[in-house]
Amino acid sequence: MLFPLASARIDSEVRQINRNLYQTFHPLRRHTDPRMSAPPFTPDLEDPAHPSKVTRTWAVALPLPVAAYDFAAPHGFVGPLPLGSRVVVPWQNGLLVGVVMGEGGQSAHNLREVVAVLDDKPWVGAGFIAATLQFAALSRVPVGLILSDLLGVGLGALSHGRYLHRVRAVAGADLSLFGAAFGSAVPTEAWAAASDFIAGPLDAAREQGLLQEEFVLQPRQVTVYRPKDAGTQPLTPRQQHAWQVLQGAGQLPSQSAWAQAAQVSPGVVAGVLARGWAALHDLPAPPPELPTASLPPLQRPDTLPEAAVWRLHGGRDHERYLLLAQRIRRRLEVGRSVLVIAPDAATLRRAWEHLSGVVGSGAGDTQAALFSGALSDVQREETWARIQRGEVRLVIGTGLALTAPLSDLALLVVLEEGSDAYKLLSGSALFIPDMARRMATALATPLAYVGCVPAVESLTPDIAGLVLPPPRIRLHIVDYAAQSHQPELGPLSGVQFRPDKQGYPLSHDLAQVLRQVAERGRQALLLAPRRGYSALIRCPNCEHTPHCRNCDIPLRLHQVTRQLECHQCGYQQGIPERCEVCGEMMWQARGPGTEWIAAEARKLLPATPVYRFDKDQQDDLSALYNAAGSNTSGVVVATQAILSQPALPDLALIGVTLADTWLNVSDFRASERYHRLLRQLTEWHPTRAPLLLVQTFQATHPALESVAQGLDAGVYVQSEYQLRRVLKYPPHGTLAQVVVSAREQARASAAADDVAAALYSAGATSAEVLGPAPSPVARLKGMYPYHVLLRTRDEARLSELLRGLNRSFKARVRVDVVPRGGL
DNA sequence: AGCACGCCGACT
DNA sequence: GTCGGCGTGCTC
Repeated sequence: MLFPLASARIDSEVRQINRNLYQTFHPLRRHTDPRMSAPPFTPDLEDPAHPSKVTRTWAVALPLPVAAYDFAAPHGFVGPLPLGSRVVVPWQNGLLVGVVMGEGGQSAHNLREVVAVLDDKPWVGAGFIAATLQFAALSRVPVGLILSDLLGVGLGALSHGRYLHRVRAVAGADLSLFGAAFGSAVPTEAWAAASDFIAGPLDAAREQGLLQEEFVLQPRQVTVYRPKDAGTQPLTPRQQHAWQVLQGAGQLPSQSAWAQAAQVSPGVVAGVLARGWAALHDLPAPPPELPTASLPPLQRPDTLPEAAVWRLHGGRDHERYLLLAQRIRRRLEVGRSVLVIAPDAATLRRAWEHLSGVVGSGAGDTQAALFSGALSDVQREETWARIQRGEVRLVIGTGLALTAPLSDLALLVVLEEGSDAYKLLSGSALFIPDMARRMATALATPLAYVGCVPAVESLTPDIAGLVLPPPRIRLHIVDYAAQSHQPELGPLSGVQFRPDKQGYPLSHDLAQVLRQVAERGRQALLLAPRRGYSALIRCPNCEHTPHCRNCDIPLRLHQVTRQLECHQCGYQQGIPERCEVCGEMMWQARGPGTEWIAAEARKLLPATPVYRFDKDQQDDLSALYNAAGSNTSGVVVATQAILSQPALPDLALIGVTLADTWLNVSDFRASERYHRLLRQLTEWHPTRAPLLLVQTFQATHPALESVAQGLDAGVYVQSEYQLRRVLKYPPHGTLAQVVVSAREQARASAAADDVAAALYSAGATSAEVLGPAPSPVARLKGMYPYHVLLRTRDEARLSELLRGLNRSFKARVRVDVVPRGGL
């Protein structure tokens, strides 16, 4: 869909002015010639039918790390502001696709005109636009960066031939004046493909208003080979056979497929074509296959809270989804839309299984759509088009789905709202639930948090809450701190390692249970803290662990190189001869990765297959998955990555080899994260309650105790909520991390002081500004980062203080207003 | 992000 | 004398 600019009519007098201007200023020098900084021609014309249209300006976000830029509405554009629609705009001698984010400002800037409007309905939801503008204003993250991080489809509309872009000269305009610049191909008054012309002069003509352009969406096509009844030359016997195969199939997608079907060489097929007995045909491509919805969930009464923001946690996931499905159904039944956001592929898959059938039973015209980056481009585009046309009213997806142009949104569901997977690692450093919250507020749409464990931030009194009773739990704790020494050598011969207190990584209890699991033909999961072989070393005498000299993190042991290495900055050193604190001459190895634990498990159970599953090595687990009920034993040694896989069917044991890894992190969310992990382990298997065996030096940690005592998932989180009140951590305050970095340390340090001073002069108190301090990673990619932490009572106050940073510093200043990790 | 301009080392 | 390193700045 497009709005042709055919109404652009420029009378001969104006064209004459332009001709004069062309002769004065060479069009190709436009961007570099300072004389061209003044507008060469401003079409100050009134279209008699639609007065004042040319003065309208639109703010357009582009998929670049820049703010939204203002553009003039297309010449002769009729109608209201196309908020959320994609537009084609001129950008640096070329064209870009952007999204209309709102009215433009009062800029006196020499605005270019929007070239074309691609959509007659929004491509991006209004709530997302509002949330983006709000977040960008607070965080100073460029709007375009947010857009390119979250809009997963449609901004590449100018590539891949999706649109036919045609141009022609405005009636009466003679573009041959550009002759030299255009070369031999000069646009005339006849439509022609834009690709026929050189981009630079084309943009100059565009800027002068002498070009009409249109973008026509091309139907997707596939080419197939079809037989012809007669050719130009007779066929050989083999060719005859190939032709008959094609005749029988009707059509085939490629020569190779055809050759394969006929069991002849490709040359035979080519011969049939050469003799004119078959030809290529372009056909409209069938719509891509999209994920099919599951069966409708059971119908139950809707017992969930009716509130602006509510939460549902605990229990097992099918219980939560069953309750949630009732609410979603009620909203869809009255013709409204629902958006469900998941943090990762595993949660998304479960949500789709349990919720996508909600619309299957009732009105046939409404369908659920799954949306994530895992879809192909074609699938994503098809899904988006369906949402845009209103054929889809339930969208279940990752954070990318926040941009979906659902109209009349009645409910926004954020699944597992505390998941770290929601924190984007890309430039915008967004936290998806934060955007969802802003969207829901902007649209006045109810917001729901649903998951295994509530985030501490979800426990504020204004959020109506429901926590289901926990599933049955069988828990056994191995308390390393209380155990006596156990003579067992670590695997690192050559360096002196004192054996760990109780057998490590497999304690006696764990070893015993593992043997039982193997004997009974069941399956076990051993959770390792890290992948590979990476271990920490620790002085058995004083507990000292060598740390990186640049960073505030422990060095990791590398088996192959026999070196200690910093996993943040790459610093390496040999294993020290003695403890630098107490002089002890032996080390213990702790916190090994999957590699070591797998080796130990094989030693223990030589007859049982041991698999590894982590980012480095993902063994094929299908033997275990296909083995339900067949006594196929196996041990999987894995990192947390395993939780994104379906549970092992005959799972009898989950061993957490060293729980402390999740606690020894300098992050105020560490224990919340640890608690969440324990709860996720207890509900990994959808129906069974495998024994959860936790090895730890902190056997009385309250998170672990709350699980052991069978308390529901909300209890421990509630205690964290109270603890955070003291330190004014979220949700009792708002945090923001300002990262100041520069190439030279002195400059970074000075700029960080400067930033802190700017915050103080913006009114900050010493209780609100923490730092500046060198980042835990002393040097990162040749830059020295410094951190200034802001802790304010609320977001309005944060915004007020951050305004003090609206000037330039002699270093890069980045603000993360939803910091996660590393605090 | 690109892509330009701009100011200091090794080459036809 | 030029080619070229990537540092800083702009894009409506």
